[in-house]
Amino acid sequence: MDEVFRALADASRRALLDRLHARNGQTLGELCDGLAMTRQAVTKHLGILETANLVTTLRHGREKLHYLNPVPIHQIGERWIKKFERGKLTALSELKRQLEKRDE
Amino acid sequence: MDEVFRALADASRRALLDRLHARNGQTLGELCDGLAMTRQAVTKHLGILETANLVTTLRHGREKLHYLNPVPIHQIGERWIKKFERGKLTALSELKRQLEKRDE
DNA sequence: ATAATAGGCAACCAAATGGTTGCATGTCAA
DNA sequence: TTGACATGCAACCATTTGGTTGCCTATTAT
Repeated sequence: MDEVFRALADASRRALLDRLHARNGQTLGELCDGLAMTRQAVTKHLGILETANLVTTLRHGREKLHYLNPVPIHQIGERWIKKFERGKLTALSELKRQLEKRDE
Repeated sequence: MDEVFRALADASRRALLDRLHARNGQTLGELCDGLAMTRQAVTKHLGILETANLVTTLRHGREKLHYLNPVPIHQIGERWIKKFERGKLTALSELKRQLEKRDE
């Protein structure tokens, strides 16, 4: 879980996930196109996404195909974000009331 | 949005959010209790959470009260995670089919 | 066979990160 | 008013991070 959060912390990596979301199964070369980064930098980012299990790869001849794995993202939503949903409505409006309570 | 992802990347900071979720409105001192970290380290983490708008603070005399703001977390769920929900089911099972398609 | 293509590996670098220590300031209580 | 308590500020440090360059390997096409 920590590795997923870590992997998502970088905007370039989130952009790579976006690209794969738009078109799944792209090669390294395709994923590099138009990015202001060397191929090796992209390789590293994809490696981080891979160890976080957000991307799965498959060698196909000399090409490496990259596939988005949405499961960890979904899990963050289920196991983590939903925890904080409750109390969302009461949050900031309730804040002042709690403060005033403290003054008594 | 980037600042939120960045802030959530660190486990200590997520733990601080958990603590505030369990009991809102804690002071810096309270949030330090039991952590294997100096007060100053915690201060920095809270600062990062604050600039990401995940925590709101209020001075109350010599104390600084910390309140969880769940809104950015909710937004990540809405604006980001939901994008990747679609295609979740077709993901890995679909993967091989796409591959075989490529071979033709 | 050989050249072009797709990707891998490793060393290196600057900047950001997570943490520390030491000292200063503001506020409350005796 | 003086000491204790809660927090702030700044310098410093080691490690991680995001990126580079240079070279090597494997596969495909001519």
